[in-house]
Amino acid sequence: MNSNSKGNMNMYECESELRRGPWTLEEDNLLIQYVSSHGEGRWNSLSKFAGLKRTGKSCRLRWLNYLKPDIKRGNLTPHEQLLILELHSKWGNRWSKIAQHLPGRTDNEIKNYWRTRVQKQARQLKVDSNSKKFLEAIRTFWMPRLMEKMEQNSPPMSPPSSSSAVPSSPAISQLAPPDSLCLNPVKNSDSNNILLEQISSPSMNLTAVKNQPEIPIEESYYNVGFPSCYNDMQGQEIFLPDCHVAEIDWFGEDLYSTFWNTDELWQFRK
DNA sequence: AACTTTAGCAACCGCAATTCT
DNA sequence: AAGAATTGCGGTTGCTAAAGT
Repeated sequence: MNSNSKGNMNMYECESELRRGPWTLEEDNLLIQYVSSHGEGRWNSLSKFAGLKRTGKSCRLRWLNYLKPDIKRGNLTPHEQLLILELHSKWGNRWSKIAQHLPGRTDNEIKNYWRTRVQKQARQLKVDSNSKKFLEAIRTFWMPRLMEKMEQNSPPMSPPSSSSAVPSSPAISQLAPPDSLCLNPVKNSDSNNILLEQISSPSMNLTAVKNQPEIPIEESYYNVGFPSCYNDMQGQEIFLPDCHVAEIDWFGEDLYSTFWNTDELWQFRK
């Protein structure tokens, strides 16, 4: 469909000479220079005065999603994945709201993550990604595993020296399984090494609280409560499930193709 | 090796909300 | 107050590279 070679005008250009499609290095530089000297905002006039043949909308998007200095690159950490799963369960497709809790990540990136990674799992399970069944599968299999991996890779806690010290977190795998959610262990591979490479958040601040009484989440998108609690990257409390960790190879080579053993999840489709 | 399919992601679109004139 | 301009959001598209056949 690339029509760059077709005549003088390709599909990304129109009569008014507005450019569309991928940004060039020159365009990026123009935008960066202009924003650094004039600041963000007034995107339509910005594009005009910066000499960019782009719509203001396009400039804004390019800046916010790609050029802004504090944009994070690379894979989402388990902590970030966990936050996305949790916050999506509360707010649904409120991508920008979710992104506010993940500094450096854009709503577009989170949306893409959800569509390409999470919804894929739902498709494989043949369940609706917005269904309670799918949410329960996430809650039972995926989130506890992410929490466990976060714990395994978080730096050792120093002994509490003051009353404001963060409480040490229990091993999630030691938490008592809910009666209906205990699973048979599945062989674990050497996939932890892969995960270790993915964890890059030194600010990870997991403070899972064992035996915390169940606290309902206001405005819960699925109306499902998460009893345990930890802090997001801005210190805000987030509640998570207190449930058993199945020994599923969540982080193997096929991390992004199959998060769980479909056979074991069959129960969620019943 | 060539072709097809899939995954990931950047960018676009339409619409709604907000701000400006 | 009203219309225009701008900004923000969520859904969707299409390109590219990787994986599969």
